[in-house]
Amino acid sequence: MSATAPTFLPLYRQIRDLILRSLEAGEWRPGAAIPSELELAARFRVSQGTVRKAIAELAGENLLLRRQGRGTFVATHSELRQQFRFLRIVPDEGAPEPYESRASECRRARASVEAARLLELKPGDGVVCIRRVLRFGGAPIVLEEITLPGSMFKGLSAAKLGKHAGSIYHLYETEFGTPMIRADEKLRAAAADAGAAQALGVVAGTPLLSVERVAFTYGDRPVEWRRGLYRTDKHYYRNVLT
Amino acid sequence: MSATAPTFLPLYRQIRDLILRSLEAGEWRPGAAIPSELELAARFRVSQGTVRKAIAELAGENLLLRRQGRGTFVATHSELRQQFRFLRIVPDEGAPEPYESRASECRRARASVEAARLLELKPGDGVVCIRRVLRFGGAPIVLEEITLPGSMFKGLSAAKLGKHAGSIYHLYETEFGTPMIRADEKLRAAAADAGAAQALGVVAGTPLLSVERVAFTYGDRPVEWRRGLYRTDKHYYRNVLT
DNA sequence: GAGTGGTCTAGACCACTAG
DNA sequence: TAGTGGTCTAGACCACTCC
Repeated sequence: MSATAPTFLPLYRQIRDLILRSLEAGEWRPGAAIPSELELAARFRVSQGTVRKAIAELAGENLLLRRQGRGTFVATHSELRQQFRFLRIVPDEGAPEPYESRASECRRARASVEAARLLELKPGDGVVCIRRVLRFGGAPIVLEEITLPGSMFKGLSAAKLGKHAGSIYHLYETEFGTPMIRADEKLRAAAADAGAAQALGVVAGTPLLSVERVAFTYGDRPVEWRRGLYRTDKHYYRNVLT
Repeated sequence: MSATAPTFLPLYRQIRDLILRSLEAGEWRPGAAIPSELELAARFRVSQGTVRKAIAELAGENLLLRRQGRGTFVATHSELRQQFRFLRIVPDEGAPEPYESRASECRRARASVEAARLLELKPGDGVVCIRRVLRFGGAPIVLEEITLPGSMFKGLSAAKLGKHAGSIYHLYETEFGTPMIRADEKLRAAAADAGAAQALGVVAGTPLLSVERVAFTYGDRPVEWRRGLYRTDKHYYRNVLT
């Protein structure tokens, strides 16, 4: 009952993989333009149409961004429009608001068995643990604990987190060369414990939305494990099913 | 600050819209094959490539399903693979399991102000209200209240719900000619009230995942409003961010 | 005006399915 | 073997951005 191996790999998919390899290798940085379609066609000795189809796939996976008349760009978390790509919380009333992040903790630790399993590390490997609160309109709405492989995030500190503007994924990609491209989330309801209640300004036992996430970089390599607790009395988690 | 009108509508998009209109009109039923690309190209007097691009868009929106060597088919909720397209609950351990639906109630009522707003009806218009429980492995996991426009679901009854095999969306499309193609969900955490606690076998106050959904048919017309309460002690709501 | 991505066509050939 | 969708090419032209 093994999965059938692909008996045929179209040319455009091979080109796609070559471009992907260049992205992984950092040949073009996030936000930068990649060569034009005609240049890539010449480089790979294929027609422009084949390159177009390869790029279209990568754009569909949000790894590239096409802009007519300007070029094709490596996806980045630096733009405001990307701010809420991975953060699906929305206020009941009004438009999505900018948030403010306050990291209360950023320490080195040893990977738990669970962290090791999810991040494909060995138990005991070094990790970075971040604890932070996201505030919307001044109010604490999200409490998060983030776990990262220590080896990939060597210089990460509370100071660096505080100094950095924009989303933490922007920090990952600019300071540590690790763009996040996909994430799996598990959502549950949970009662606030004493710590969460205090951080979010609710009474203990209040139902909170628990969002557990593993985020991946190129090659489906897991890089970040986080657990968020969301207040959902004035906000909700938006999802679109298609 | 109005949205800029599309100054240019590509041919393939016009063809897309024509095919969409045929789908809306029911020219081809869910599950049935649409004409081949060459036939459509002849009908619309465009090249096969243009039809291909139109179909590719509709397939990307999950309105059509392409199968090499066989043809292109109208999307349907009748297939098992589609069972969990709109139901994102997954057990902590093991593979997704089939579920059993028990409707405890199916009655006619007048639309509340909120139901009218969400379903684009007038307050007081006739609606159908369904209350049901979904069981996984015999255990009640999801409690749902579903509201539908009465005018579109004239013969719907508890008996019909009970007789029908498969998902309720399959019922909508086969018995009432209304395929569901998209849904917006709002997720929150909520404490179980007495009724929910009894239905799901938990103590009152237990945190439950609240899933409020509006589902749409062709033309972004809202057709279904539902609120689900999910037990998440042994299951979770799965989401993929890309 | 030069350069980019976007559209459209026509045709050849390939891979897959079914009878 | 016939018919379907899938791939690949080459070329012409369009729409958009920037200088």
